[in-house]
Amino acid sequence: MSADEQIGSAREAAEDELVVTFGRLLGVANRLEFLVGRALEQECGISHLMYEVLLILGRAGGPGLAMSAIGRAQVLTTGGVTRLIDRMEAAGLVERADDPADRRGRLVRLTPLGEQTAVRATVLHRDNLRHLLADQLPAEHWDRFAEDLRVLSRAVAKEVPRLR
Amino acid sequence: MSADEQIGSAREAAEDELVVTFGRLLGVANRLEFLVGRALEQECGISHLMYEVLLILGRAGGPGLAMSAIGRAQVLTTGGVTRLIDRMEAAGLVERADDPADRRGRLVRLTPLGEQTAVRATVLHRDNLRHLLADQLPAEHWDRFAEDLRVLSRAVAKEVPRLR
DNA sequence: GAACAATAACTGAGCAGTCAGGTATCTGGG
DNA sequence: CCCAGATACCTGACTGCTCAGTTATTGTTC
Repeated sequence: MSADEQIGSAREAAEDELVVTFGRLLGVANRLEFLVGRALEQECGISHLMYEVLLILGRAGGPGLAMSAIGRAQVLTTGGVTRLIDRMEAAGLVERADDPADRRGRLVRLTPLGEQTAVRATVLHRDNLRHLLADQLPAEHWDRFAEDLRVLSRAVAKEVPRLR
Repeated sequence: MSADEQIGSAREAAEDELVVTFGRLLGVANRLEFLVGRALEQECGISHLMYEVLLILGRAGGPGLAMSAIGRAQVLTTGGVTRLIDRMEAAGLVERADDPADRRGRLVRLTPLGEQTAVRATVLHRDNLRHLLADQLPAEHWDRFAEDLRVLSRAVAKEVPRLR
């Protein structure tokens, strides 16, 4: 037992393997989001959250996505989505249209500028991630890691309720 | 190729393996933080960030930790640390003392209530994490996952500058 | 088909962080 | 020794979210 693992009530309670791993998971996620978010901000003028929204809108294509779908994909309240889309619309990245199938709803879709920005941002983002991460683990570790993460992602998503 | 993987400029640019994995990493982290954060809030009256601070203060022990060390451990500006510790001090979880070795600095340490809360929160937190995660992956996957995460954590931490 | 609950999006108020700028203290070179 | 620059923390103004409450529309039940 090393010097910084001595006994202490708060200390010993904390040193649970899962708790520590979880702390690291959040730490890695926070720091990576900081790093790539800063780059996206500077090079493309968008936050990382906006980038994620550009991606899911790009995947959705067609007539667009409901606000509520965006709130479920990212973890946001409806108020948060409204304001996020407000800013993205003001920046010319997306546009809102009435949903012909439900007059309460709005459909959000990419503008040409939004699509263009998504492509530009992805190139930057991908290079950034490769530079930060690719050499840190051997390729087969990455494959396993990605697969495990996929499993976790599905499991955890089910536990999160829809936010209002 | 399935229906939702058709060609499209924003779409094809996005489907980079690393970008998708990164998105999932952040998604899992966000959702888990939401779930365990909500439980901590309800049961112990603290945010997950406060919990992390209680942990590192518990590990540090002794005369306490400088504000700047807290800002480095979590990714926070000095202003953010000041306000976070303000709230924690108001809640009686920590206390500030002058640093005898540097009259600019303050040392932050746990109060008895803070130590007690750290223990109580950890029990809850650990059980929550087990319930959410333990059965999702076989044990040896967890070991590999935790180890890879440890490597990533060290690599990424070096890239994040100190915030002001 | 009228009443009632549920749902989609929006809004005002509040809160937790950032950013930029301030003061007090420390440190190292001339 | 002293002064310039770095460092530690704090503060005012701002931002981006949440929360709770509102309106408009949809689905449901009798």
